Amino acid sequence: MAAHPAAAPDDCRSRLLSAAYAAFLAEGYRASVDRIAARAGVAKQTLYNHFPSKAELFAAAIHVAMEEMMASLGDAGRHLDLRERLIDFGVRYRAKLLAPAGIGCYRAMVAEAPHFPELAATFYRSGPEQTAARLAATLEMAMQRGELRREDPEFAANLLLSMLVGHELYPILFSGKPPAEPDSDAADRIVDCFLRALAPENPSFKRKAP
Amino acid sequence: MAAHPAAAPDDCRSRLLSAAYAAFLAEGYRASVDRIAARAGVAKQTLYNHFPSKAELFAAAIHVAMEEMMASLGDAGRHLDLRERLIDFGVRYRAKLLAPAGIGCYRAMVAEAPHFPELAATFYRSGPEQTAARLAATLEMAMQRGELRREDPEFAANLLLSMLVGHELYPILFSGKPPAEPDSDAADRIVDCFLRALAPENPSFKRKAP
DNA sequence: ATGCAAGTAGACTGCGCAGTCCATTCACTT
DNA sequence: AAGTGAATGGACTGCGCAGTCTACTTGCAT
Repeated sequence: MAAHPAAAPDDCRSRLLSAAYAAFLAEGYRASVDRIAARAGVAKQTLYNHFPSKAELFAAAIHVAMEEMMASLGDAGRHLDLRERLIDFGVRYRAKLLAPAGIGCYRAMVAEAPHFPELAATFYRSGPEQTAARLAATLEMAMQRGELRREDPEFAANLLLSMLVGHELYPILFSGKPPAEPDSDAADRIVDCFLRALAPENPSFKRKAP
Repeated sequence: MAAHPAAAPDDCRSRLLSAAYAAFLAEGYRASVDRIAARAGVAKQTLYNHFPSKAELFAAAIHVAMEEMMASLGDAGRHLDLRERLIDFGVRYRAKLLAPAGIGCYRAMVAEAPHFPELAATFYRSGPEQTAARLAATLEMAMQRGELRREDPEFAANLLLSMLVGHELYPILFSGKPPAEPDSDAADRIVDCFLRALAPENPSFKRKAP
């Protein structure tokens, strides 16, 4: 009967993507294609003109989320102190992972990883693994400069990432609390703990006195 | 027609529970009641004689998993050194959480928390929250004895728990690797890092020399 | 013996949902 | 003016699954 004026030439796909993004992060893979199409203001058939199946739509939405997560995680300016660089990174890392989008993405991926093995592997490689690798490189350089004790850089990077976002996840995941924390000093405290844990063994190189 | 000799008087329920436990931890809430009943060697109607709905069966199975997880996490003997107690705890904590059952339980709960809010809250309170509270009490006592620096005990407990099981979860969750690590020394290294991070500020109380 | 509690097989209902089909309508090109 | 490509709504198929119903069987207690 009445066909809307063909809504838009090509942003149709982007509307679908953002609707799928929102729906999958909020409801997980349960989100139905009918609801996603409706949310995008688009007919179901149009959805299937752009994506061959629900699984591919899901993968596309997760890729969007991945890019969004990794976007602002590059290393900060070189002119900063190690401590300041780690804090800067820590604040951004926590902001990304603890925000609703990060939580939703994590929840969806944890739930569906067994059913989408290659998507999960991609997610892992371009997310946590890459982040850890970059951080490990930064830490290794600091070790070579004598600012940190000699230690396996991978181990150290995993340790810091764990400290930054670990046990705190549980109340958010399991008792629907939004983060609700201004949180500006958590990264500070954590990074200071990390630096003490990896302080050089030889106390002759003292860090700058307060 | 032929009815099995009424299999067993009451272990019927326990067979259902363990089948549900296995199925839900392996497949999540997707696991169908038909398959669970079949796996238990029991008719579907029998399942519904014991559990009013799939949701309640799921809750019962998760409670079993919870009890199993918390069973062996009590504090170790008082005669141990702080470091030894933390390592002992760390080894058990890691063993529980990183084992397939722990991963399955975590995956199922993360995925279904939004659909079972009160079950998720119970899980949180009797799992992560209780663990953190006990550990915080232990750490607070150590702080009062001067073995650790004065610090918010909750923060310190969360920190140690995060360090023990944090970033390591990702490869297991997202790239179907079984833990595969003998792992006996990971807890040692982590606890040593933690103790350095929270070493007393006043260096007059030295820890026992090696 | 009789009756009750509990189990069994299997058919059946109803629902939600992925994916398809179709007749129609619009926008844009030539 | 005609044609092509894309979008539309809505009906339709098929599947898997939660939960119910029925008719039957068994063990135990009295």
